[in-house]
Amino acid sequence: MSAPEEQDPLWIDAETTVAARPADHKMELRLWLRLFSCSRLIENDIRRHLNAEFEFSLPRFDILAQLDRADEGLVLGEVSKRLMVSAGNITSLVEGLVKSGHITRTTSSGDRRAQVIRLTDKGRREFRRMAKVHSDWIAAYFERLPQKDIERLMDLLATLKDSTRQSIIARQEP
Amino acid sequence: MSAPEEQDPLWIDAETTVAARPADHKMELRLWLRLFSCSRLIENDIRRHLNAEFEFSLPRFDILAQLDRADEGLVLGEVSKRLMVSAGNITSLVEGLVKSGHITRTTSSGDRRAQVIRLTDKGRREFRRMAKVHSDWIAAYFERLPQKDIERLMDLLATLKDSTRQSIIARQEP
DNA sequence: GACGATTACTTTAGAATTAAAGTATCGAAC
DNA sequence: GTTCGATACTTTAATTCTAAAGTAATCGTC
Repeated sequence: MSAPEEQDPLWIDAETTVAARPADHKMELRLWLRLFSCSRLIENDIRRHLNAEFEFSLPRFDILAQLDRADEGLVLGEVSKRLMVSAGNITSLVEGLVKSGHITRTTSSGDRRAQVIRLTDKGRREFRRMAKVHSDWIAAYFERLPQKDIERLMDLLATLKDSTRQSIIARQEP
Repeated sequence: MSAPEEQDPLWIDAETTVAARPADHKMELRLWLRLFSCSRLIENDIRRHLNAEFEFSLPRFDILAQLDRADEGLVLGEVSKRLMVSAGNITSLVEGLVKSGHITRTTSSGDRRAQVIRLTDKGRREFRRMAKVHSDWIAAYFERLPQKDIERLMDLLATLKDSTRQSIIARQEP
């Protein structure tokens, strides 16, 4: 048995359907939808596997991942910025991770407003166990892209990120 | 007054911080995080503007966008697939859009399980009003990319999407 | 050292999201 | 035409997420 060939509009999604549309910034719109659908496709798959194989949620994993790279821990605001989610969201996720014993949380010595979080031994151990498999999943998504394309994508996305940021900043200033 | 230059780790985020990590599939991981952060950056900005300028939520806008391209309406399952969100989520969003008069919802004549949704006149009018500005925002994100880069990105992301789908399908089969 | 503005976080209320279980209909095989 | 599996959607429970308002600490300036 192989792929579901009988499934009628196989792999038709938001990105695909705009193709024939006669519009203004048609190309840019298509590019955005394609970018978004790639991202969503991968994100959903990671979420599914993380849940299925480790009973761990993606947002919780993401916080551990940030902390694994930060030896001195991170203040909540940093986590919020890096993951690009709202500050209020971080508060409750952190609460959960403290309760489950994956991280510790202490008030910063220099600034009593700031809360520093760090991985516990358990947190680091469990994160690394998950990260090992996680990184294999990721590699698989890109498996069929030649190394040259990967590098080219890296460059182009870096440029896009800069361009986007500039355009966001520019709009905020009159 | 210009951009916040004193802000210390300006534009440090999840994607940036993995750069120096000595790891397995380092390149692929970086690429995924870069892709994700581009997508997130744009998505968040669109959401912000849609809320601020039209008091309309992004998921609601996304459904209208699908319907604007589908003259005969769409069954809920199609919407769910195209937007890549769960079926249960669509149910309540559709409920809200019917209540606010943007769409209609009828049982499919051929299949009494299926629900077909369509734009109302009001829905189409309001969507198009928003879409006009929306498309300008999108164009601005890509403003600083040469046309050639845009085309290259389109190609590479198409390849990536295929590669990802194949890898997802492949894992589901023994 | 006392404002006032800013920053770091929390709280609140509500929307969006998912997974999983449930309901109804369809279609195909018998 | 009955039955059984698949399909289309809904419901439920829980998590994630946001915007906006609130609290407390810090910083700069006078």
